[in-house]
Amino acid sequence: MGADMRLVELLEELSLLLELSGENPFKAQAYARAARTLVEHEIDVHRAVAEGTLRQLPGIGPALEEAITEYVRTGTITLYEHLQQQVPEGLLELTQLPNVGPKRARQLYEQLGIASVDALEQACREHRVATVKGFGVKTEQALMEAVQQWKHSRFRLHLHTALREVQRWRERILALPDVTSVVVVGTLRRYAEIIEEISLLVTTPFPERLSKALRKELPEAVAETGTRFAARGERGVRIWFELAPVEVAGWMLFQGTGSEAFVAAIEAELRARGFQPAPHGLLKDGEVVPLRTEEELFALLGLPVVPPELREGGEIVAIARQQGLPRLVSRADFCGMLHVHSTWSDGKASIRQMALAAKELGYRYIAICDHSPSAYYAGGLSYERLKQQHAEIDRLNAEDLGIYILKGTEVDILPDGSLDYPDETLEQLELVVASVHSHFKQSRHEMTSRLVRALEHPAVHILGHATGRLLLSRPPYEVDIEAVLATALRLGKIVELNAQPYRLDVSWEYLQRWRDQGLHIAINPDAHSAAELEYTDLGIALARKALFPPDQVVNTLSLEEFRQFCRRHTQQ
DNA sequence: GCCGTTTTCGGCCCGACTGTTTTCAGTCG
Repeated sequence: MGADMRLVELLEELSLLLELSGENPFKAQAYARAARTLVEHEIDVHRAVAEGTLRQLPGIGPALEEAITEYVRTGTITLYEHLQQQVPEGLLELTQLPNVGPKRARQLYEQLGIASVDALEQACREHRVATVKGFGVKTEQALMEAVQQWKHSRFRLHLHTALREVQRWRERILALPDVTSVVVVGTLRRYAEIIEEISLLVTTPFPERLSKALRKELPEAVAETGTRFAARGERGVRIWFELAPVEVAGWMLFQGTGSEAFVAAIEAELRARGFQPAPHGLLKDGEVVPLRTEEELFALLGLPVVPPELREGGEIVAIARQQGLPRLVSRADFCGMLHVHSTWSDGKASIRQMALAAKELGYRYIAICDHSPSAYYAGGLSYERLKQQHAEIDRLNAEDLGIYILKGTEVDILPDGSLDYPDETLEQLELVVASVHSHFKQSRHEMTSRLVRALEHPAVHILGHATGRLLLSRPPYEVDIEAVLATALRLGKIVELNAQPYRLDVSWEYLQRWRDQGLHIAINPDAHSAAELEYTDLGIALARKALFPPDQVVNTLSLEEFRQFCRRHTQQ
């Protein structure tokens, strides 16, 4: 069992509240660090309290032990309750804005009485923010932009958060009587990168009865119709529930999944065959056609079932009709887990733990790619530490863990496009992923030349998260990504589809344009913990959206093939 | 608040960047 997430969230918020109330920042950090420790060590706090083992954990001393013990006994922490009374609620919201930390939030509150993002927006409009000491006109403008960005991303979720949210609601709804199934539909079923609302299709033999039960279970939900309800979930995201009789569940699933263009294309084919599509059922001669599954619907048209992630547009219907669905990369093709971190730099798990976790997931080899020296904040490895790491990898491989560990690096691309290790060091590595982690504000021309130069380095195999975007928080840096992808293709270099749900970089739309040209990609979790290895699956879904076949995804290569591929593509 | 072959007090991942200053504070990765 993992850590108690409510406690973890409580400790994190407590840390922020301490900073906001002007406490010693190191004291505040101690609470945040304790929260991380509980997660990383997957601590069952109830057991740890019972056994009195909390103090053995790094960063947990007498005060944290007492706070956690109190939480286990009472469900809360007095200090937290106390601070919550003292610190205005909106200050936490303010710290979510980029460039607003606890200090500035406090200043804005004390000087201007600002205690919410809305109040900050108003103050910016009235140019009151620029009058505060330490703030100026530029800061005011930047804050105004940050407010707009925040309002835009409010109520939106990253893919993994949305999937977790679905899990929670599914369990809750499945516990009700008369529920046959709860299936996610909408953009989430299609694996959109950002989820604006979650839609769940609830099938039942008795829609009216379930409607009543649902109303009772979710009193806060708003009923749009007798069979359609809206509630609010994680971070205020809207959750739709649609009740459907089992006889037409397949039709409703198809309708709910979309996209509009895809539904229209299928409906056009149905009309041509004498069917009349309607929102709540497919009709033929005025009678509802029973369609319990999507398979039955596609079979009506003599089409293969189009996987949900491919349904962004209508063109796929014509493709499926004329030449069948292309063979797409899938989880079953995967052998290699590339680009993962370990405790040698900023990862949370040891090399052994990461390797064994990857083996459990069915992988045959794993490339440990920790950071290089310039990424000091991430504990980047000096040459000496890199050598030590290699010795450990040799020892682990000698143990024969049932998965082969490759010696890799995620080397920083420095501002001028050179790499953060000397050539002799890079030559000793089996896999070189090169990524940008600093100096994001270069001009488009500088950034493009920087990435091109990195790709031209003979030791580089993979270009990591090439646009630098962080979904919902940071736009990509200025770069001519098309020129970069063209260079990768020309040199036979691999472009990463970074599967971190915050990144999903390079985006599938860009990759799709270069797929036909023969671009090779690597789908990498960039995992910092064993749990994050599973992000790979999100990346696979997005590669499928871009219609990548297995042979253009290097993770599908066997170990020997992968090594050959790397050798071939770095010999100039 | 935590920690300790720098050890019971005084540090705490360090440097870049930005916008504000006129020598630095706050934030970020």
